[in-house]
Amino acid sequence: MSTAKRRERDREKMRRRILDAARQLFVREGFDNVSMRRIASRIEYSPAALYRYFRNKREILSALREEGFARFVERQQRSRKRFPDPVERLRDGARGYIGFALAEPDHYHLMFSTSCGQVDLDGEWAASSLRSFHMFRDLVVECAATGRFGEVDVNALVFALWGQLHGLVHLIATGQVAALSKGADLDALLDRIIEFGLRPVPDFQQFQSQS
Amino acid sequence: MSTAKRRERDREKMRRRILDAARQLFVREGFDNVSMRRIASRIEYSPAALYRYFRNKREILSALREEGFARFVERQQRSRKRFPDPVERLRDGARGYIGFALAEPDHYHLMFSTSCGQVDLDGEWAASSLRSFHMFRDLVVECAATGRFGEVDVNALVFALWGQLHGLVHLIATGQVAALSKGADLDALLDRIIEFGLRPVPDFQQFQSQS
DNA sequence: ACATTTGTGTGAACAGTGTTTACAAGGTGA
DNA sequence: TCACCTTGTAAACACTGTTCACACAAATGT
Repeated sequence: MSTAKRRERDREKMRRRILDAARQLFVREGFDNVSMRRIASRIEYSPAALYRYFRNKREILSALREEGFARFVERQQRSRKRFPDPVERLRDGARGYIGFALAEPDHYHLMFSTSCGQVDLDGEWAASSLRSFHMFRDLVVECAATGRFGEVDVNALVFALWGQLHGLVHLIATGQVAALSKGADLDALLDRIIEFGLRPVPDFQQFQSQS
Repeated sequence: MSTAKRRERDREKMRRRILDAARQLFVREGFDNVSMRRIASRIEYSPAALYRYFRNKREILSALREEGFARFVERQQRSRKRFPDPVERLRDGARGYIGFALAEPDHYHLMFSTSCGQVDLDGEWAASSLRSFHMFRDLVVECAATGRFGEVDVNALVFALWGQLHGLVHLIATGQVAALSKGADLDALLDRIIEFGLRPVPDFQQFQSQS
C-alpha cells in the first residue's frame, strides 16, 4: 500500500541528489563544461542512471531554472506586502532583482544566462517565466495609475522598465559595471541608476504629500 | 619578391572563406551546434586545415565578433555626423542599435549572445567592445551637459542608458517583445519606449527653442 | 640546377561528449 | 512461486574539438 508512496519519495530524493550535484557543478563551471558523466560520478552513479530521472541534460537545467524562478517569485512577493506605494514596490523590486543576481548568481545565471544559444519559448520556459512577467506587469499598471510616468502606453512602460532592469542586471552580472567604474561605491551608484530610471515625467505633480 | 605578398593575399582569402562559412553556419544553427568538421566540409577542406588559420573554434568566433563590432561602429558613426544635437544622436543611436539587432541578427547574436556562458573580458573582447563603449560614454557626457537629465552623476547615467538599451534589445532579439505584445505596431511601440527612456528630468527647461 | 627550408593540407588518432540499448538484479503484487 | 516493473549498469554509437606525423608543393639559398 504505502510502498508506492515510499518509492515516490525515494525517486524524489534521487532527483534532488542529481539536481544538487548538477547545480553545484553548473554554477562553478558552466553548463557546457559539465558532462553527464561528471554529474553521475559526483553522486557515485553511472551516467546512464541519470536518464531514468531526466530525459536529457537540458531537462536538468530546466528543473533547476524552475526552482530558481520559484525562489525569485517568493522573494519578490515578500517585499510586495511591505510597501503600499506601487512605485516604492517597484524600487524595492529593482533592488531585490539586483540583489538576487548578486546574492545568488548561481540561480540567476541558470535562469537567464545559461544556454542563451537557444531562445527557448517552448513551454518549459513560459510556465515559470510568464508568472513573474505578469507579476511585474501588474505592478507597472499600478505605477502607471499614479501618473508618475505620464500618459505613456502601459505596454511601452512595461518593456521600458523591464528592459532597463534586465539590461542593468546583465551589465552587473557580467561584471561590466564593476570593471568599468572601478573604485566607485557600487551600492550608491546602483541607487542613483535606479532612481534615474524611475524619475517622474516632467509635468508630474506629487499631490499626495502628507495630508 | 612579390610572392610573399601574393601568399599573404591567398592566406587572407582562405581566412575569409572560413569566416564566411562559419558565420553562415553559426547564425543559422548556433555556435555550439556547428562543428569544425561541418565548417571544413562546407569549404571542402579537411577539419585539420582550419587549424592552420585559426588557433581554435573560439578564435573563429572572435574574428567574426570583431567584424561585427567594426560594422556596428561604422554604422553608428555615420549617424553621428548627421545630428548636431547629442540627444538626437542618442535617440538615433538607440534606433540604430535596435535596427542593427533586427536587421543583422546574425552579427548581433555573434557579438552579444553567443557563448554567454563565459564572461570574457580577456583582451579580445575588450579591444573592440571598449571602443564602442567609449563612443557611447562620450555621447552621454554631451547629453548630460544639456541639462536634460538633471544633475545626475555621469557614471550612473551611462549605465542607466546603456543598460536600458541593452536590456530592451535583448528582449527584442529574444523575441519576447514580439511574443508578449502581439498585434501591436512594433515600430510605434519601440519609439514610445525609447522616448520614455529619454524623457527629461522634471525641472528641465528647454530654453533653446528656435532662436 | 640542385638542395633545403617553409608553408599548406591530410588521415588517423586521442580524449572527451550526450545518449541509447541490451541486459542483470531485486523488490512488488497476484 | 511467478510474472512484472523499476532501477542500475557496461558497452556501444555517433558525435565533438584538437593534435600529430606525414606528404607534397612552392619559395628560397647556393
